[in-house]
Amino acid sequence: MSATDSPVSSNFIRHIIAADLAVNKNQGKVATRFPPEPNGYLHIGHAKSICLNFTLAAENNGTCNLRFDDTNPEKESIEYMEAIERDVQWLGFKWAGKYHASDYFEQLYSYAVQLIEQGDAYVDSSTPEQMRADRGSLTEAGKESPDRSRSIAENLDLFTRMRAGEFADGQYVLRAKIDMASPNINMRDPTIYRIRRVHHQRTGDAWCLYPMYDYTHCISDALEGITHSICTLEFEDHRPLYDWVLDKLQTPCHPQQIEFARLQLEYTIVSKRKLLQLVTEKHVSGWDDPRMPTISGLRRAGFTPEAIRDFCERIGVTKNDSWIEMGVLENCIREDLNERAPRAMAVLRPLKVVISNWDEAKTETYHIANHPQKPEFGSREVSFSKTLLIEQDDFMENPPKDFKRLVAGGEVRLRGSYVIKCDEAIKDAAGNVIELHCSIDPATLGKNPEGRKVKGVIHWVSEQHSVPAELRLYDRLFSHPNPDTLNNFLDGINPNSLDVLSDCRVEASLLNATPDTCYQFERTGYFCADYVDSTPEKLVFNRTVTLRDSWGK
RNA sequence: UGGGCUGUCGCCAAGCGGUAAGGCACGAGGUUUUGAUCCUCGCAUACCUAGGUUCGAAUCCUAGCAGCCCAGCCA
Repeated sequence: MSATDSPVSSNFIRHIIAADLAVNKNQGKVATRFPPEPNGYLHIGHAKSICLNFTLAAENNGTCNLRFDDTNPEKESIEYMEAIERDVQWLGFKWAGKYHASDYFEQLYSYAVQLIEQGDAYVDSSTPEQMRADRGSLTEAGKESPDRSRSIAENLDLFTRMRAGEFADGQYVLRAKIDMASPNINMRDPTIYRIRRVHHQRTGDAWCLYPMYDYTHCISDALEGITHSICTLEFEDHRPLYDWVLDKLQTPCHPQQIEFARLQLEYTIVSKRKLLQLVTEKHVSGWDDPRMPTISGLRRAGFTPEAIRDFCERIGVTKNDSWIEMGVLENCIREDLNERAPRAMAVLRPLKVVISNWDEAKTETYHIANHPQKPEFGSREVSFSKTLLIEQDDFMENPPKDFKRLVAGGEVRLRGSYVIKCDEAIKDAAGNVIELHCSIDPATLGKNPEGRKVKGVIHWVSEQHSVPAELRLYDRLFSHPNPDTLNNFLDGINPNSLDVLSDCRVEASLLNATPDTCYQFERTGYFCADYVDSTPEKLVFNRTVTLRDSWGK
């Protein structure tokens, strides 16, 4: 709904594709790919890329592949691959084909041999330190390695033996022979193969030689017939290398690399290294902690795929270095959930209310609408009895002037029920209000009282008809708008990012709540049953987002 | 200070030589048995700056200024 209904505005990539289609470039085909490295969980920044690639393809009757960029087995794992597939599917996308860079290892190797034969690559024995020194600086040209002039025959022999495992890790690398004086450092004879005896999650121990990203990515794109290879801005400087490799080789096609600005969201981080650190150091409960900006964290918090897709469409696609306010994401989920979430009543911090003019044994049951604007949502039964529970915050002894809830001697509407009047506040020895004695106006069920106006409406549950629940109130993980700018990003962590309320009472209809359904607990926020911890015996709800509150207390 | 890229409302963002879309935020009203939702209205004589070309410039030219990215055998 929200994802497909939101106005689609143009962006520079849509323009490029439209222009290409207009001149029948690539035979009018559009083929994209989403190329994650399986070294962590997908986050909201990936969602932007996923939505971009998949929708661009879909809009143009094209295809979008899922391709794992698994060229660095040291950091990658099957667990991450499975999580990535799950998250992409959950977001609502279907890939045309699922591939791995490792599927192309053999072809990549042949192409490398070809480069050597053409005199476009050489085996270098420089140490990493030496290579760094020889690379020059931003303002000075680099120095050529002595090995740069090695004969083709010798390069071929050495490269064959590198693959055969005759050398130690790091002893040799294969380098593209380009230009050590290039103003673009990526063109100063970049390494394209390194020796690394690491077990690969898919190819096992078949290889001790692994290709580098720059060399692998462009060829993988070409082999898959990708037309538009969309990536983030930091790869802009790599485009000449992308094109150089494909120009040197006879690949099936030469995709066009297009770069866009990665998502930057206030009060969060999306560095995989830092997200991993949050997990391993237990600052959060896991990759799917509801405070994590990961797709799985957002899902567990109660976000919907539609809201995330809507968000990705709203923030746009440009090359600008921009920061998105959290409010934009929050607005997307509120807007979606306002439409689809059934309403219910939950009391977070209960305060006992005894109705003095109500019989102990009497119970009344009402049908309350599940959605105020959508009758098709139906209704559920809510019981009323002598002892009720309301929110502690909804009663004040010394209220500010504009307080429109319950006060001593005042009246308030119980949502879906009677208007009650507070006759007396009972306190404990310390002076805390522990119970209220109230009386109902029997003439106010389903109609307004005569001769006076009752402004306030509060939520409530019947003590004996409600059930206990734990509510986890999540807030943003960081209190600093840009934790990355801190010396230690952990210093930006919000110490109050989680408030666990274990003595909440919710209406009995919530007993069969499942994580698939997000509820609006009226006047408090949107909540979703926790898929890990919630059971009928012990209900646990996660707060997705609060309701907008213009009272600003 | 080499190379690449970017500068339109508080935050995003359309615009592509014909006289500043839209969203979020914010402000003012209205409806409401959620201080929610919904509705109405308001919100850039102005497009980083300075010159220039033009009948006409955010859009073209020139010169500045500011910010981001790059020196992994990471992606």
